[in-house]
Amino acid sequence: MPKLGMEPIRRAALVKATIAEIGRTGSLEVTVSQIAKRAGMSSALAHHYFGSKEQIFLAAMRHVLTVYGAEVRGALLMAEGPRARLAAVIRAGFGPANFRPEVIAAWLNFYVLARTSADAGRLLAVYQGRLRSNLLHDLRPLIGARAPDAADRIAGLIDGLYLHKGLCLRPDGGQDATRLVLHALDLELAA
Amino acid sequence: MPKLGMEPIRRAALVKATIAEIGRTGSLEVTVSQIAKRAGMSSALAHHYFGSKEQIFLAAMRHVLTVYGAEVRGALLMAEGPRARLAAVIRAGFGPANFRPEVIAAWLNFYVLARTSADAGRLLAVYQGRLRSNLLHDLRPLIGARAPDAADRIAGLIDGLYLHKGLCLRPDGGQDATRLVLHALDLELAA
DNA sequence: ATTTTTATTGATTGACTGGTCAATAAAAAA
DNA sequence: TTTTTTATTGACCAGTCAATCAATAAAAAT
Repeated sequence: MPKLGMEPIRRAALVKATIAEIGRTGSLEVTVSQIAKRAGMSSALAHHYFGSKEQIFLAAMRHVLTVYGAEVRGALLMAEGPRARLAAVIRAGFGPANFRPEVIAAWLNFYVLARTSADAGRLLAVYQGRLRSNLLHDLRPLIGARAPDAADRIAGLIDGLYLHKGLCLRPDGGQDATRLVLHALDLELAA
Repeated sequence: MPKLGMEPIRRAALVKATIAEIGRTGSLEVTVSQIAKRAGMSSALAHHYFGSKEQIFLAAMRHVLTVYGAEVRGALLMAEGPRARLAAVIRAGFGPANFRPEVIAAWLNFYVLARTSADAGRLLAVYQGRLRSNLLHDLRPLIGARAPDAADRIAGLIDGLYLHKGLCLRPDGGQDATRLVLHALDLELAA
């Protein structure tokens, strides 16, 4: 019954299942069999398409980063002026797509994976660099030389609140975090 | 050659070895054998004293939290006035004891463990509650009703920068983070 | 019609791991 | 001196898991 052109479908299903399984267990202690089962195929097929478990994880991480990146770009398009752009970046970080429990779990575990796997580390560095660069770009016209430190603080606050809200799975989550960071931005700009 | 009274010595050695091994591998994927070997004993003895791998991890987590708590209390003793006490809490969080690479790795992985193990979750909640309570206590006399939000931000910033500095293992680490958070505190107080 | 390519899985393997246990030895208690 | 308690380990067990592979089947190419 082999239909042709299954590869992209299978890969997407595996990526989705990987994130779901990480969310379910809350850790990277997920077996390829569990992932494959949720994706509706045998573990052998998962290995056939991805080669190894680490490659499956990396593909899932890339997917999360891609979604996040697209969300930021989309939000930036509709923002005029540095201040609005900064708010857009902040809002995107805590947007509903990134704040689903399973995506939070994935992020948290990718942080850990980044310490082990060089590929994961590079991927995470891309995210961190892009976030900081986005913030810096729009902070500079507003506060000039104080921008670099402010960018570090805002970025750190985003990551820290994401971690915090992600751990004590409150339902409000993203909204409260967004409010707190936007206020922090006001403080930076008013100084 | 069994010398009596080995239990506390062995337990301490295992806790120390656990943190070291987590630091070495950068993850919780550490075998009891590896820990026991580093602590200079057989894995059977590690099981004899701790019963299970999870109990070993929890003991290590308790140790990290105890050291951190002692450091905060010590710093608070020498601080006069709310402002100085806040600075002391911030400095303690990024103190050299908490900023050794292996301790950072332990913290990061305990965050993950907290999502799986109820005991670990409780332990982490204790830390988070204590940090927030410390901040709140000394922020209130300075900024009154704005204190709760400010405490959330400072706490989030501490966690976020700890995460960030912990990942891109820069040597300066703690000092830069301390400076950034102290500046954030100034912004909160000046608002 | 035959060959090749793609899709798919059950069975298997080889390595690893947490945990148990019997056995050993020395100190302490009786 | 005998017994009990504490310390300690090598061997072992039962289970898990990533990865491989041979086998099967259908579509595509020849």
